[in-house]
Amino acid sequence: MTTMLAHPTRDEIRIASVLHALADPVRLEIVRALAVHEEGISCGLLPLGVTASTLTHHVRTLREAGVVRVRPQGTSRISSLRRDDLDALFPGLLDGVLAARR
Amino acid sequence: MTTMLAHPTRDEIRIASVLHALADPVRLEIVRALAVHEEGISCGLLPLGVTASTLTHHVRTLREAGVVRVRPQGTSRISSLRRDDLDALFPGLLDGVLAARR
DNA sequence: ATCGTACTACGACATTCATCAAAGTACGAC
DNA sequence: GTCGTACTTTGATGAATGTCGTAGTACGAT
Repeated sequence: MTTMLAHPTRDEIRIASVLHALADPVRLEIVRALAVHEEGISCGLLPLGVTASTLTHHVRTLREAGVVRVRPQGTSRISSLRRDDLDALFPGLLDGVLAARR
Repeated sequence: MTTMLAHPTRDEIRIASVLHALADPVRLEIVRALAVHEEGISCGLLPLGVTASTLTHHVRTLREAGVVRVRPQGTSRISSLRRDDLDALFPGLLDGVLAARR
């Protein structure tokens, strides 16, 4: 757990990376959950049906793309949506994705 | 060239498929070009730097995801953005993607 | 210090996928 | 019909990726 937790700055976020990060069912589910919990949550609590190591991979993908921000808290990692950055860069994108009924 | 050119109906379009279709640099470029040409264009004319068979693959991916509509015209295929359907299903998504500066 | 919990790192594996080349099909022009 | 153009199909290939298990690290509680 020694890792740095690097996050891209706002101007480093690329639309292609964001779209790729969102284009996975598990990650989409994570994003949907984070959209409901503004304050952020530990993704390990979500009923996603994948192992812990797979979840780590997905959260890292979202973090490195600039979709979520992750902060350590005790033995947990609290993830939250970078809504402000995403809305500023790609206005409407996140709302459009979240509006999807399926 | 006997192919059916099947398109998903609006209610068959899935957000995961759309995001996957958009999450490729070449396909993003196609979508950007189509956004400028409301009437539709032959994608073969775009300077995309890929072979014809690769282009066929990308246009099919976009078509099957419901992002573009393709109609035969002579020996060409005219592609156009399904903006109405996408805006209805995922309001803001397309505009957000197109607003991206990089 | 020991234990349990939460997460990460490293491999391994199977699948998906972007890409191309070669051969084939459809259409228009001549 | 013949030719050329535009696109598709098939097969191959290498890279990326989602998944897991195992082992390891960090932190809190006892």
